[in-house]
Amino acid sequence: MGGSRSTVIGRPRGFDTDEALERAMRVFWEQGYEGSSLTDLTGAMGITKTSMYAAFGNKEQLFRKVLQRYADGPAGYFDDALEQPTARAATEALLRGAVRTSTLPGKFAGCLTIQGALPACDGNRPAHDALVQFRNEAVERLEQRFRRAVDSGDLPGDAAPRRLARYVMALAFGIPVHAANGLGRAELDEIVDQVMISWPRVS
Amino acid sequence: MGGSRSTVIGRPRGFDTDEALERAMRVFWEQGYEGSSLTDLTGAMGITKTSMYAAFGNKEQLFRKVLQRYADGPAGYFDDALEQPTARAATEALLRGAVRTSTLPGKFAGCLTIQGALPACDGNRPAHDALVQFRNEAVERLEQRFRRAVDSGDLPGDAAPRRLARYVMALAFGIPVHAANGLGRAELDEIVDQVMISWPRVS
DNA sequence: CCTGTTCTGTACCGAGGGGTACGCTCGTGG
DNA sequence: CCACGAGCGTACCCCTCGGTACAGAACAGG
Repeated sequence: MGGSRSTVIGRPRGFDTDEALERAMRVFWEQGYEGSSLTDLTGAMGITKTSMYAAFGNKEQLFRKVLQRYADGPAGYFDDALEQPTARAATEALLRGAVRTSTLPGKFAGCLTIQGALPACDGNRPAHDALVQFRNEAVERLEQRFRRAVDSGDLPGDAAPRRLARYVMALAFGIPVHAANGLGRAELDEIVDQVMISWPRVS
Repeated sequence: MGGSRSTVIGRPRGFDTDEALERAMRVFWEQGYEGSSLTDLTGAMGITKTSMYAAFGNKEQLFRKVLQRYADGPAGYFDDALEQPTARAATEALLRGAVRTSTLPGKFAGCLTIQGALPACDGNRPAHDALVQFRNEAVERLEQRFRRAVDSGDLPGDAAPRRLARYVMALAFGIPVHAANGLGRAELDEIVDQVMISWPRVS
């Protein structure tokens, strides 16, 4: 089983799927799921609709693959942040990562997971649900990180990990909205400064 | 001048524009600008497309009127909050208002000004721009409220009103996203508790 | 060369989008 | 009671949507 056939049969693919996914990600990022038509997507990807369907399935599955790529790429700061030695450092890394990703050059203001499909209407229910799950998993992972911090004495014993995680994630959700409003990296970093000033101390 | 002609000529309107706007607001709220088709809207309003165009202009103008109604109604907590005696009370009232409006009964989770049209694509540029302006005005008004608080000694002299306003508004933007993720009123209020614990004190 | 297999390009599908033309209905004023 | 003027309903406009059928093009193996 699973013996990968090294010999490829049939006509070889005429484009790089990774590059195509990258371009699709940018379109979804800028315009959201509903706002991105297949014409927009395939135009940016440099392929035809037929090739896109053969390679990725359909628009919804393309979006899921883009979301996975987003998690591994632009949103990779999240995993890195959780590995910081202290809860405080994790929070700061998370928020500064959100700032950086929300203010990449080239009119990508905001965050794919926020503006991808916030409202739930008929056409985008799958994309919407996928993003809800994505965001909720992030909250939960941060909560577990804080729980460990409480156990290890890194956070005060009376700190509520779940509440704290939701608080931090509320900021992580709000920062991309500020970015969509036009705020730049320096201004958003000031918000993070403000957050860190009031971060709960151990003693 | 402007003696309003009390005598109305022509066939009278067969529906209540206020009621129709209210219903349109709910549709836009749930489904966003792009996700709300004219069929959805007029269906909920109980009128035909023709009546809607005659009464409100077109979809974009309808959205603007809905946005105005939203500001006067569900988002009215914002004006009330700014009139609170202290910056602290204003912040708490603002955030608790955001929580309440984001968790109204009947699957209206979230905030019209956030999920109405976050990404900017071809079709919804006007709605998107209107919401950007709406949100930025809110930030600015809160900043001015905080500036007054610093002048009057209500906030510490070293507090940065603009930074503080952006910080609070980041939370006000993030809370509706949490609501869209499924969090309830009690859970969101806990986030506000967390914010208020660390609010800067005068001395 | 031919066969098998996969990708590509064109041309097309039904459905639904926002928006409108036009005749009908309902009220007022003469 | 009749003309007027505005709201209403139907039926339709063109366009774009996501998705597909089908024939041709490019590779491997024989």
